[in-house]
Amino acid sequence: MGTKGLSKELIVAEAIACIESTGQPGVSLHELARRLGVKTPSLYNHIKNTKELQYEVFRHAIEKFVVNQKAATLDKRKDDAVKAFAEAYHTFAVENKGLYRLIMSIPSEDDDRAKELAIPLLETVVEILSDYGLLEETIAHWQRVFRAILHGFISEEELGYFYYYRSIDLRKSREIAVQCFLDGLHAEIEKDTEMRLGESGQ
Amino acid sequence: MGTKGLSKELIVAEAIACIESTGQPGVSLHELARRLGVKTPSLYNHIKNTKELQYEVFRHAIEKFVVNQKAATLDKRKDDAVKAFAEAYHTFAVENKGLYRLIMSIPSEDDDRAKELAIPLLETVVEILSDYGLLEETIAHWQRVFRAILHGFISEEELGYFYYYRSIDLRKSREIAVQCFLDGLHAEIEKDTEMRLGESGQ
DNA sequence: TTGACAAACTAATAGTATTAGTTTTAGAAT
DNA sequence: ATTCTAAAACTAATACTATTAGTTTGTCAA
Repeated sequence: MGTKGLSKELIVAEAIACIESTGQPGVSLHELARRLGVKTPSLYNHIKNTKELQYEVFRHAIEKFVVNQKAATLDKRKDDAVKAFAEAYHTFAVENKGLYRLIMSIPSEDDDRAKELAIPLLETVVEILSDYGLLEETIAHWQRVFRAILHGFISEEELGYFYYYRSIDLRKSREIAVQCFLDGLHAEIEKDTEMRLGESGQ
Repeated sequence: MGTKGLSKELIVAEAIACIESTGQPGVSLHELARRLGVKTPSLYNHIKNTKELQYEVFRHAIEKFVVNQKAATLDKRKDDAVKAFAEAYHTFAVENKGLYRLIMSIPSEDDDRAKELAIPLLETVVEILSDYGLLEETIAHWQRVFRAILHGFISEEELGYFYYYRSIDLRKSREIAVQCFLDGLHAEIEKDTEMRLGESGQ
């Protein structure tokens, strides 16, 4: 047996540490091996390739993200939950830049496995929206809208596209966006209710 | 003089063609040289490095994007302009995947030059929102909200995060988002107007 | 104590970007 | 017409990436 006690878990842990400290969504195997005190090809005794490593780190990132979101919204309902979720989402993305960037870089085509892992990410939002008593389809739409707003904000922010009008408070922009979403959702609920009443009244 | 008549313009044009055909946000110099019938290092007689090449392609992408947006909204005002812009934005991103991905990958830190180029991207939105007669600051906020929604949508769509609930119409989700934005904007206008009346009445 | 297997290694390939230094050659000047 | 120059191509090399093949080493179990 080799003497350095390397393992998949150790490699993944080191990769996560690297990503967290650099804010980049990945690490090179060379750098990883250097940190672990082995030569690069030795890593291949424990991992299949960079894709598998990325998958493992991705799994960790998703889990951390979801746990964070659930904790932030556990004791909250409706608007309070939505607001808390938005806040937690933003904070996580800023504080875990590398992991968030990784989450937001799963390639669309390949990696059906990665897509599986991402499901809980949606479920958290769906659970919150379920409290409003909307139709399944309506929830699906508004969940998309909500997530698009949250990711769009982070994305434009990190990319520097909110760099313009620097003096204007970013947090306020975000709060406006979330309130805009909530107002739209409330209007939808009214429409939805009216429609149901109309249907039952026919 | 070398005989192949290579030039910066030719290289950039080929890079753009590559990016458009592959949908990737970049090309390798090797691939580029191969297509142009020269050896890789020859490219360095015309470009400084990949960063400069990327900058040039980025410039083209921004310009194409902006021209497209302006054309789509030229004869429209207020809500019509907003809706047309949203539609044009989405269509461009889907039809010019590679260029859009490039636009949405300028790194935040470096590349202040690239940031300069991106200004017209904001101006188009600001111009449209200016028609509503809002305060400068309010426009800045809502321009951020609008752009976040548009990019968020494209981004989640391309990433496959809207892959779930496949059966539910994506276009409708997008229309809901845009309408949600418009409703929020209209509410803001009312608030804004009330505030001004209140101020002048004091 | 020996033999097998896991885990490390070395050496090599192939793909990125990039630099240094050399050759070619078109076109201007003599 | 010949020669000179400078741009534009080249070759060769370095330094990164990931990855594979094949070899050695060391521990544990028979």
